[in-house]
Formats: sequence, C-alpha cells, structure tokens
Amino acid sequence: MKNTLIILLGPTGIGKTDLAIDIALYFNTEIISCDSRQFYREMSTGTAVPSPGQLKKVKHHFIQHISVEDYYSASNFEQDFTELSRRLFRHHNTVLMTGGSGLYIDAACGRIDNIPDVDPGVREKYNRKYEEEGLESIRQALSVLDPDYYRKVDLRNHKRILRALEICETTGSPYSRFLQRKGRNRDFKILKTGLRMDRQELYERINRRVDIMIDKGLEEEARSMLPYRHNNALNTVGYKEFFMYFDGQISRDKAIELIKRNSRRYAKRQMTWWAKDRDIEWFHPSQKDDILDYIRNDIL
RNA sequence: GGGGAGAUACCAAAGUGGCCAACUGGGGCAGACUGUAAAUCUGCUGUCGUAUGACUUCGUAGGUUCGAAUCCUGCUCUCCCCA
Repeated sequence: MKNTLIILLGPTGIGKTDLAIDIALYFNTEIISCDSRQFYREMSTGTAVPSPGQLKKVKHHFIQHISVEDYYSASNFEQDFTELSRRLFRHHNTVLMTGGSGLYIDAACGRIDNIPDVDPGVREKYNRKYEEEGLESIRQALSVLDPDYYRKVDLRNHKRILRALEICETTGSPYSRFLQRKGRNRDFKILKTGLRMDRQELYERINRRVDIMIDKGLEEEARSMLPYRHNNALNTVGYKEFFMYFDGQISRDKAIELIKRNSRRYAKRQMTWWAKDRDIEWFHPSQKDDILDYIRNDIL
C-alpha cells in the first residue's frame, strides 16, 4: 500500500487548524503546516498560529521554524518538505498537510520544476534596475534574454519579469527553458480535501477573527516587528496596515478596517488559485465526518 | 411657523443643456501568477450582450427644448438655521 499525503486546504479563517488536529488525531499522524506566514517565529497572533494547547495535541511541523530575517521560498519549502515527509512516512502511512499557501502546496505536490537557485547579487542588480529605471527597462532586458517568456508573461507585473531575469542571468539560459511542466515525482499518493463555505459566512468569520486578533494584542505584536518591517516576511496582512498607522498615515480604526478587507481579498485570491484544481474534493468545515469518510475510503 | 441646502448607480461623491450609462474613491465580483506568494499584477461593476450595438436610469409627476442628471413648476422626503 502506498503512503498518502492528505492535504487539507482552504482560505484564511475558514477553520483549518481545528479540523486538521481532529483529522491528525483520527489517523494518528502528524501535521505539516503549509502556511507561508506561520513559518516565522517572531509572529504569532497576526498569523494565527496554532495555540500551545493545540500544538500539544498533535505534533506540528514548520510552525515558526524560521526567522523573519531568513530568506525562505517555495523552493526551500519544497526541500524541507521532501526531507520531512520521507522521515514521517517511515512511521506513518498517512501524513496530513494543512495550510493556505497555494504555491507552497503545489511545491510540496511536486508541481514546480527544478530551477537553479538565484545568485543574490543578480537579484540585487535587477531590483535596483527596476527601481531606478522602471518597468520598461526590465521588460526590454527580458525581451532580449527570453523572448519566449516575454511573449507569455504579464508585462505589467514586475515580480514576474524580475524572477525570469534573475534566472536567465544566473543560469545563462532562458527562464522559459526551465518551465517544462514536468514537476517532480513523489513516491506517495496525494489526496486533496478543500474547505469552502458561503462567501458571506466566510467574510463574517474573517472580520470576527481580526477583531479577536486585535483583542489578543496584534497592535503590540506589530509594534515589536517595526525593526523588521523591511523584510519581506512583514509584507503581511495585519502588520503592514499597523505600520501605516504607526507612521501616522491612517487612523487605528482605518488600519483595522484595512486588515479585514485585505484578509477578505487574500481569501478571494486563494479561492481563485484552487478554483481550477480538479483534484480537490470540497467540504464545508462542519462536515468533519464526511471528510474522515472520504479520506478513509481513499486510503483503504 | 419662517428661511436655507439637498435628493445621482451597492456606498460615498463629481457632473449643472449635447463630448453622460454618467469622473473618482470605497466596497464587491472575476481572473492571472512555477522559487520573497498573507506577495505581485489585471479586468469588470445599470440591463441584455460579440458588440464602434440596443434598451432602461440621476427622489417623484409634469413642463420648456431639436436635445435635460443638468432649466421651470407641483409633490414627497432629508438636513441646517431662526422662531
């Protein structure tokens, strides 16, 4: 019998954490978190990491395992995940992965191609080029280095262009050449379950959860993150809005309102990401028994 | 009771005779995205819709005009000031 990676995914605030614990307990296994912000040990209330009590119930991995000052990407996650899953499958037939970071989940599923690491100096160089000379200049560079990709990318999205340029320059060959859609083979089965609910219900949950975070001291946590605000890890809903408030750009109420709105928009983007994934079996978070049945039927 | 201001699409708010289906902002909807992804980027938001297209809108009922969200009159409602 093949091992199975059970994935429980869903938009922010829908209730993955509790459900994941129940599922993990049921199958007597451990949880691999796949939440790109719960990785950071300096943040907790704004990222809604599982509570100490929850962490005690089931062993969690990749919760606050790195620092906001570390560089971490989907690729790093893929490597860490590969190593960990190999270890866990030695003692478990099933492992549960839960989270809401679509790209990272895809990475764990082996859906990203093997692409060399980028030379930090090269990254620096193109970032500067973009800042100093603008979008048009990096577009131009891309049209020379990788005309194929130039035709396909969203030319208004500097991040896409920058990434391609970095790869072109560090590897000496066009970025598009690495995008073979071959992915990586995994030696375990993947079973995806998704959580979804009525939009309005979700949005109300999100709004309420933000209020709870505020009560738990999100403002203080954000203030303590001020020294790290330039790190990418702090370009995060719940923190960036408070930074604006601390800077005097907006009122505290406005910051809270923006945190709610940006969380809603984030949830929307997550749902768009998964909308085209035919492998996901969808459930309402209250359907715990149905989810357990679904998983049990599949792995037996 | 007297005087003044105003009613515009989901909300806020421009528009004050034709270039208006109506600026802009918010909210919302839809989408893209193979390595910083809670990031980054895009489209739509009166209805029908392939539409440079048709139809119905700017409190309400009339009127003026070739033509009105814009001008005039009545009505309804809201707000402010004086009593």
